[in-house]
Amino acid sequence: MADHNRVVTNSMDAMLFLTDDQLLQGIELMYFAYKGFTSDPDLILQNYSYGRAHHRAVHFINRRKGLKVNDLLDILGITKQSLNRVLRQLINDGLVESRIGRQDKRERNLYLTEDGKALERQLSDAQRKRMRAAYRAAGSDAVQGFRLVLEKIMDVETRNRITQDKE
Amino acid sequence: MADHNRVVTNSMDAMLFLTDDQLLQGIELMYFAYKGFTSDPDLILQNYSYGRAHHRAVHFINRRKGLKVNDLLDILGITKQSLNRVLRQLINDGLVESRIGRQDKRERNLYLTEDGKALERQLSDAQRKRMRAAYRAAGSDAVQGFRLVLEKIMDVETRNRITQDKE
DNA sequence: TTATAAAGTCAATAATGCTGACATATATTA
DNA sequence: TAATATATGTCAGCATTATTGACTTTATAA
Repeated sequence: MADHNRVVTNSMDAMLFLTDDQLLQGIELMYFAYKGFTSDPDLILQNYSYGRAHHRAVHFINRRKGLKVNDLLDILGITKQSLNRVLRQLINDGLVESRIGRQDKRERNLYLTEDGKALERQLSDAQRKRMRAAYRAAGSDAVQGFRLVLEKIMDVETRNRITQDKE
Repeated sequence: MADHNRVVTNSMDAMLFLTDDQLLQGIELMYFAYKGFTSDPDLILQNYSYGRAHHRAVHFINRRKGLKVNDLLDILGITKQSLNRVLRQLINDGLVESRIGRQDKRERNLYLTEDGKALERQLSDAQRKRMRAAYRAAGSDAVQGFRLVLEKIMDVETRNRITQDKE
């Protein structure tokens, strides 16, 4: 790639003349894609009388094993009263285990039980299957663009929290 | 770009070896991006004691002027009882006008009033601003990929309905 | 004329969010 | 040690948005 190509590309990017209509199309795409994105887990959750809130809790407890209740609250951005209802169900149903913190005994570290892991796998298998199919159909360049735009759409604070965790 | 590079790229695409972890990262990106995506309109809607359901109705009535109630139900994928409550409020508040169909008088064609258009503009300005910033930051190639992947994530029926409408 | 279709409505229920008020256990600080 | 702050959990009440089921009104189609 020669330098003059870069210049042209960059100025195109800088301009990125987007009509309101094109932006609205992108907005609708987000709406419809998110709807599809959640539809497979939603069906599975019905069999357990659970909702999306349970899915989120299970997902993040799996992803960040042993995380504290407060960490989960920060991630989800909801009140502890909202989370508690969901978390209590998951604990009572034996899907989540809440262990007293080792250094600070006020804290609770959350883990999935075997049953919890099984549900998580069932949910994420369905969601991954859709994502994998979409990625394959779109190609790896598209996937890179997809991820980049999504990162830019997020709140900056969210992005910082997420990317910082990767380190 | 030489030809042998293309071949390598394409075979990479065909394989697209994605670990479960990479897919889960994409899933989280969708979750956090959608959260940011809805956050600006949500704030505005609070001032009107409206929710996301009102936003969606206003959005699609604006985008497909004169659409029938049944069309809107199909797009939103909710029951008429759910839509009716929201629609009734919007009509009573003078944001939406419901005109009797010209050929078929059972049908109602929906339009935004001036007040409705004003709210729509306020909401979509906020949302477009975020999208525009994200697009600019990511660049036009990324935007193309973003749109392509989102299309593939949608349900096929949804995608067909949306793309068919573009013709 | 009868059946179907589009729209609207009422009632009951559920999931998920909110605020406010409090309780308990533990840690930290004065 | 005593007072304060923190982490978690809980109760009660409320709002939004979704559901199902039953029913009505109006208009079109068979």
